[in-house]
Amino acid sequence: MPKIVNHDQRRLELVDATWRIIARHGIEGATMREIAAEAGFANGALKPYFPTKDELLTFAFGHVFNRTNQRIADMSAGKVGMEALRAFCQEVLPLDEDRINEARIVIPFWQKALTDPAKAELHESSMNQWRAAMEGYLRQARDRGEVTAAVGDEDIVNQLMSMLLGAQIIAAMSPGEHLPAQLNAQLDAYLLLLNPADETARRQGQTFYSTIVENK
Amino acid sequence: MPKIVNHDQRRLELVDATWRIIARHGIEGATMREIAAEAGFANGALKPYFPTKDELLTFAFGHVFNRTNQRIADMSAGKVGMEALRAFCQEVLPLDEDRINEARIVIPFWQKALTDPAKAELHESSMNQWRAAMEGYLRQARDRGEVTAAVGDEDIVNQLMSMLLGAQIIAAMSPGEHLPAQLNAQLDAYLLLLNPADETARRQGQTFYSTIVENK
DNA sequence: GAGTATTCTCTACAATCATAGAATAAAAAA
DNA sequence: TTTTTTATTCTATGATTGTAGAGAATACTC
Repeated sequence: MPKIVNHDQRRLELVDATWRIIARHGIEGATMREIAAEAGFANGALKPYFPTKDELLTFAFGHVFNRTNQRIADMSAGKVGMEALRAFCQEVLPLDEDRINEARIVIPFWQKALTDPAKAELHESSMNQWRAAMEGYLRQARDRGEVTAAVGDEDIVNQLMSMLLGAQIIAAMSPGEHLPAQLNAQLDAYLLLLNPADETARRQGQTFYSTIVENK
Repeated sequence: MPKIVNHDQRRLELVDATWRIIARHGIEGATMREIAAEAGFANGALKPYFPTKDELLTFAFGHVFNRTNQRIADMSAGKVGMEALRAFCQEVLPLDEDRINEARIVIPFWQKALTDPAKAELHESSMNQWRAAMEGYLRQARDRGEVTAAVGDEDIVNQLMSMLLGAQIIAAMSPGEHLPAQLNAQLDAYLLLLNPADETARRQGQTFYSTIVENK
């Protein structure tokens, strides 16, 4: 018997190479030849693992989504309420180089999904997953009195969704200008808005933060 | 002398055709042939007006941006403070079919800008324009006591920017599911968060809205 | 109505791409 | 070593693209 290759693992290697190429040269630079070269192979070597380019891309996008979702689930597991909500958002925000690269992948993905129902559905299902998670944490935060804002939970979840997606664009378009610290401050500021009582207390000078804000 | 064509006007016609093609078939379907056909011409007719495809696309994107910015400026002109801020955001949000189509254009634009410095700069300058406008209105709103939240203006502007961009994605990806009414509610809810005193008053049953929110 | 400057059509070309498949290489078993 | 099976390379093909430019069509002037 000859050289044996673990097909599943090889597929992941190819997906990884695809990921790197898109992050580096954009989706337009992600040709089969480039991807093969990045993975260390010649032109036609991809076919046994992905018969068409579309299958490769779909699989690659799906894998990035799964990985992200898994990482998010891990990070917010064991936490509840506001703490879990914050951890969730921090894991989605492009706060380090890896996640800025993910933002550089998801934008081409969105563009493809605009005219590709299969990819649109992948996005839809992932976003619904996020929505459900955030809604759950938000309800916990309400029960614990960590959120008192007189605004519907649905609106809050939608605001968070929009902000998380918008942050991908902002970070991908001008990295270095909108730094992790700024995105984090933005998130903290928003979560602060969800507890007006707490916030009012701060404004009355009862806490450390208020002095920072007021003196700004 | 022969048939005389207004070149500037013709360019705008071609840009409009480009706009329609991208909205309908995505950026991948926007070939020179398709665009020419959409405008009612044959393959080579575009060259006298746009020597290369890149020039056409750059001009088209720039024009959509200018038009949007002009529309925004018109809509918020004559208004101040919170009212101006709300008008501004409502004009950016994809609340009707035209603006949902604009969202279907801006996503391919972002994707292109990821690897095209000229387009990235166009985006940067437009976003800075938006930022400055919102910051001005926000300051007015502070002065008028319409915004009392103990959160830095910069964070608020960033939150709004993220939300406005994120809403483009959400609306473009699943139109019909996230309706104008929902986006409007989302915006109103956010602006409400910026005035905790006002909000607290509502929560104490002093206004009509509170009963809606509380009974939800 | 002839002439002419402009506009547009049409065909052609070179480049690039995904894909196909024959040929080759590699490695384990006999 | 030889055989056999799998993996990979390499070349080819057809389709699509942006771009170029010759020629036809057009509409205005004289």
